Amino acid sequence: MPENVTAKPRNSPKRDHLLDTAFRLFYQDGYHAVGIDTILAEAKVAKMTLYNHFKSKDELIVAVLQRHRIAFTSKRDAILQDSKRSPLQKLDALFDMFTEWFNSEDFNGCINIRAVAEYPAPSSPINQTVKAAKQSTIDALETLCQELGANHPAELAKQLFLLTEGAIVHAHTFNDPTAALNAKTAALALANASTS
Amino acid sequence: MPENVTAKPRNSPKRDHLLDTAFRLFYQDGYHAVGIDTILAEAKVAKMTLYNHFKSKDELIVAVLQRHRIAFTSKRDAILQDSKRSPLQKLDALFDMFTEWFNSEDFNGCINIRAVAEYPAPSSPINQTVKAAKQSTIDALETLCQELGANHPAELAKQLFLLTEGAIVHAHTFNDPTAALNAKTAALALANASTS
DNA sequence: AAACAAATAGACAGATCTGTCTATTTACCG
DNA sequence: CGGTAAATAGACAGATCTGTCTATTTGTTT
Repeated sequence: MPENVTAKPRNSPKRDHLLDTAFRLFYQDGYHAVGIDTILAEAKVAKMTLYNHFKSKDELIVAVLQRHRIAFTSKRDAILQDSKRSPLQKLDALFDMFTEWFNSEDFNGCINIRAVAEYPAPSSPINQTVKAAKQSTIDALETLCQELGANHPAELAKQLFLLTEGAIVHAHTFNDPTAALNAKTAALALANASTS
Repeated sequence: MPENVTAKPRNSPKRDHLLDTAFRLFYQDGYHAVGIDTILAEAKVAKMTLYNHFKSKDELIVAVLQRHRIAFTSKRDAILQDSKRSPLQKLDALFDMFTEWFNSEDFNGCINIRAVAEYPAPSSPINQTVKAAKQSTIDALETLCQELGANHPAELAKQLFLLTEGAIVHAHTFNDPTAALNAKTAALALANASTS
């Protein structure tokens, strides 16, 4: 018996290219604002190719978010799991990463936050994908707060998360990259108060 | 010469009802996701009535946001301009207001943040309306921080704003009203550290 | 070369979108 | 009552949306 006869390849150049293009357009203009046809025209790919790889637009969006999560987690963990850095240095470097991001030319807020804004129904697979990604960041922050020796690591982690989420939203709204610096200052103060 | 022959009434029951209905639907499902026809059907109003009061859907959205800003500002200032409260009590009450909001049945995030998510272009009137509303909150926070006697009121105000924005986004993403409490704890710690 | 899978162009359906227009009815007001 | 403005229903245009289908071409592998 032949294996995987009907299975669609999880890795394929066309699929990757579609995800790249879809990410760029969704991130630039939003999910509802960008139609399938626009993505296909920009990627120079036939419609049936897209629908062979993804069952629907919603599934494409989920795949875009999952792909972005992998890339972001990788950058984040390169900082948080760097044994050459002290916990405090990790915290510092983390917010520097945000500064760099906010200053990047195509920064346009958080693709996950914006996905929740457009798909607020908790039952939506898109919404659920976002929640999983965000929870992963909260968990990583809690680990860091434990390394910091915080009195209440989970509570401090959540506070730090509120600061990062707020910084992203503020930087996006006002095109103000310095929000990362403000958040860092606040984060260090909270961390300091929490390890006394 | 008769006055205001062609001018449209700024206050009218139909207009108000349209704004109420539009707000509810936009807030529930998002701006692109809700069509004009849906609003009209829900409000039981004819299409030409809407287009007599608003030139376009975008203008309707702007009017919805402006209307919401008035209501929110009113609630906010009832706390911040209450002479019976100390500055610290005002800060406390402010975050309690968020707790109450997050716990309300139809809480679905911030209509302004979600507007930026869907209309990220800075040139968009919708985007500009959001920025004006958010700036108003930052200014109000700065006044409060001055009352608190903060060493750097503007900086503390921005940090508090990051906390509130983050709390709103977090509460929305995870349907977790306790984000307001976490934000309050952090805010009090920052305010305390900033007034030493 | 033969066989098979992947990708293509393009038509198509059916729904939905914003915005316009007309003709009629309602409601208020002097 | 008469006049005027507001609101109505509903058709309509023109564009756009997601998703399906077919017939053809491309590309790779044996």
